[in-house]
Amino acid sequence: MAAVTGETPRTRIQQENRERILKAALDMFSRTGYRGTTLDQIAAAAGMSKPNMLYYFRTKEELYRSVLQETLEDWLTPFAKLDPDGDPSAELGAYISAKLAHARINPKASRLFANEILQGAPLLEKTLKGRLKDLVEEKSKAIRAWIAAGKMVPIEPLHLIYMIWAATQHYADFETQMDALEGTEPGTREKRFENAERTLFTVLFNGLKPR
Amino acid sequence: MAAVTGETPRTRIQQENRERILKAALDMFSRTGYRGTTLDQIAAAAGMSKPNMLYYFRTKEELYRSVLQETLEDWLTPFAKLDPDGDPSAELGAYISAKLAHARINPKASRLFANEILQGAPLLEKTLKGRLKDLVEEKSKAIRAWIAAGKMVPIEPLHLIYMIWAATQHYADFETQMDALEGTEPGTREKRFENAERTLFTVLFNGLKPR
DNA sequence: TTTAATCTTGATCGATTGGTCAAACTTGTC
DNA sequence: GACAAGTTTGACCAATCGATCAAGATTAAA
Repeated sequence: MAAVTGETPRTRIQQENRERILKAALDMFSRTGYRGTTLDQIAAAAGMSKPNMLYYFRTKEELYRSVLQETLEDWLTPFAKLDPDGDPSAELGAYISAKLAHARINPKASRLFANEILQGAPLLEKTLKGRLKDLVEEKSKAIRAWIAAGKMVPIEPLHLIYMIWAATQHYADFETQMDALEGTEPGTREKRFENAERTLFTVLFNGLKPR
Repeated sequence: MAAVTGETPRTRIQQENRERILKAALDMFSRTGYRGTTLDQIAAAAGMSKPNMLYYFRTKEELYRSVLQETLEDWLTPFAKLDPDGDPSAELGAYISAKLAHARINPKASRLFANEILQGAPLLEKTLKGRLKDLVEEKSKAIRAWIAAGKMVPIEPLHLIYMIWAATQHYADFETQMDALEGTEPGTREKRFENAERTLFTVLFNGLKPR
């Protein structure tokens, strides 16, 4: 099994099949979570047999961890890019846009993350209390500096961050509800994200701007 | 079985045990969803045997539907109360407060709802496209009237509604993440909700108020 | 073309899961 | 207290689930 997990380069088939499996796993785990998803379901979605899939990922948990690790990196990257030396409108605007783009392009990653949190985040505790906490403290400090410079109304930075996370992720996580309310005709989702960005920019920028 | 499902009044034991089971089911289903939760887990949490529990709720699905029905009523009630003839600040303020109170008092109900939506809302489709959609259209009309009367900046009503749902429910649904970031010392959660309300009021009211 | 390495999968396994059932126990009513 | 109604549960069941294994098929390298 060294070729599968060690330093040896992966074969063509391994690369292809791992990608297929990871994608299928994301599709499935994002809907019904770890316990509620079966290996047979993922294998079927990946277009292979269950033992074949287990040739590449030895256990269900190993597969889940791999998928979750990828989605976590996607989640953390835009947040890390928030520049404390920049202008609040520009920085927050860029972050909101990046989060909405993520919600649009990869809603299942967002839903996987939400699912893991709902389940008590057993596999994320270390990251939440480590990297994420550090990032949150760093960005909170930046927000405080913006407030002190009179560029923003006085508010709790942590809760502004929560507000942005909530407002943007909601478009991925509650997509089913939104589809039910708005219908699923062609163009509806695109229009939804245009309206989302416009609304969030209007309310948040107007709301944060001193009077 | 007539005594359990018909018009006959429920016995003392039936009332007590049903409540116990429903509470245990909410605790469990809100974390791992329908498929990921086992009847044994719920029965253990309710302090009884699985067959005993199945004496009161014939199947897993019947139990799940009962819990979900209760949580849905809790979800819809505050929204229905939004008065179109009232003042935007007062009405939205009351709604936000009610939603935050719900997130604080009954986070598991919120999480059950989120879980059901993540799973594609198989049991909620009728309500989402019916009652909720009707309510959303009614409240959107009210918001449009507020905008026309110059009481609010021009924005898409639907997306303001999403924003409020997202910002408030997040405190229940992502509680695990917040606990990880903020710690769980006594008083932390109470303080969190005070800050939540203050921040949401500041940003949303300031944001919606014309300049 | 040969051979070694890699990949695929039907059959199988032990454990788990949603249920069923009948006997024993408990509660309610007269 | 007697008896009917209601409640509880150990034992059991078929199906499902995460996994294992060995044999056959395919791919890669020489």
